[in-house]
Amino acid sequence: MTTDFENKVYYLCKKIPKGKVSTYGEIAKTIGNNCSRAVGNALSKNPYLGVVPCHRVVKSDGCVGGFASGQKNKIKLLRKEAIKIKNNKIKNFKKIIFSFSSS
DNA sequence: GCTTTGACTCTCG
DNA sequence: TCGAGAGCCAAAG
Repeated sequence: MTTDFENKVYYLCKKIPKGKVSTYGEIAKTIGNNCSRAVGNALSKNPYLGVVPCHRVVKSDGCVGGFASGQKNKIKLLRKEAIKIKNNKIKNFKKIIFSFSSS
């Protein structure tokens, strides 16, 4: 369906620079809604899989969260982005977090 | 058309 | 510090 809400989610995901990550909450807030569920729900069904770097989107706790292609694959991709992950948790999460509000 | 669930987040106990 | 509950939006049943 790609509603306006989802479109914004995908757009913001694509805005995430390499080597950085963002959280569902940040995206939700940037869009205007404080609903991180809809963000994850949109990404779970995102038609731009492979186009939108959804693997750079993680939970607010620093956990990788989930991924349509598999959590393991997501971690692998993040590690390739110079992002260190330990036990499904991002090590330097606070240092590589990307805020859309700063834009 | 209403109810349930989900790749989540925050607050209270 | 850990566990349970409430809240937001959107899609599926």
